[in-house]
Amino acid sequence: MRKTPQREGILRVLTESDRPLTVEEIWDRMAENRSGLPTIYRNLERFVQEGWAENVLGQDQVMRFVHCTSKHHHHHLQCEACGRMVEVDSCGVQDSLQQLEVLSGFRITRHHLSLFGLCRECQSAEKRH
Amino acid sequence: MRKTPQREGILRVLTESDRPLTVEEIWDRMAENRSGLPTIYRNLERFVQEGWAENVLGQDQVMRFVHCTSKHHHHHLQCEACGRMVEVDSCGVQDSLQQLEVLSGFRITRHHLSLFGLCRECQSAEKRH
DNA sequence: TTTGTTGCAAAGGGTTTGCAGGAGA
DNA sequence: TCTCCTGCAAACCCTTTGCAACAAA
Repeated sequence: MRKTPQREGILRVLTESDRPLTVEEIWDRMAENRSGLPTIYRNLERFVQEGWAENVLGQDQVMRFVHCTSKHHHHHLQCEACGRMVEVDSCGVQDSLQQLEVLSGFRITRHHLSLFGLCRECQSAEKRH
Repeated sequence: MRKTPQREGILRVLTESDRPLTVEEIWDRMAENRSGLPTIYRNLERFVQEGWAENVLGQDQVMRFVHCTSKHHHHHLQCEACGRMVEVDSCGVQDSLQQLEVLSGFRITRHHLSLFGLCRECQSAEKRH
């Protein structure tokens, strides 16, 4: 894949964000070197294919994109108060899936786990008031 | 919520299906008493709110809807060969989340697990050829 | 020079909305 | 009767596409 300023810009914006971004938010943050929306769509598609990013559909039914630090199997944990999202590289689900394989008769090959909660900071803020 | 033939039709189609359906597929299967697409959209939204159905975005980026047998916490397991989807009522994830809470500092309040694999029948079919 | 990439404008298409008529309760 | 619901058509808006110009290698 060729190195272009547009691609570098999109990846930079994703990397610098601590939360998933919509296409328009990405576009907004590419202050200099702002590219057209079609370019952002086209590249995000590539990035997802390559495992550099992931798309998540929020409860508001809006599609957002996150940069993936790890290309390997991982999950995302998002704070429901501040919106921050962190990557979880340890997957503790594997064991319980073996039981489920016996129970269901399926051979399980793949899974996605989406986690939501309150981050440390928002827990403290909650206690204070 | 009022009982209307349209609502009964949509719920019937969802209940009779062993896999998630697109809005158009639901519309197709409402042979008699076929309602307008806006009606289907409006009611699916209600059904999801009420916990009678769930929407899932496939890898093909198409939105589909599944009937939920259980209104309580559950997951879905789909066969990647035949497309059939079953509901999983036992959730073995809870334990491993406690470890993750310590690790991450988050208090985890909610999670979604999407499972994919091969059902018993498709495993057999795989072996035969 | 070759080939992949971008920008623009336009098309596409799934989803939503407004409003009048209809039907549950 | 009083709401809520449906149907229709049109509007919406996010996303994709076609094509010519451009730039990476």
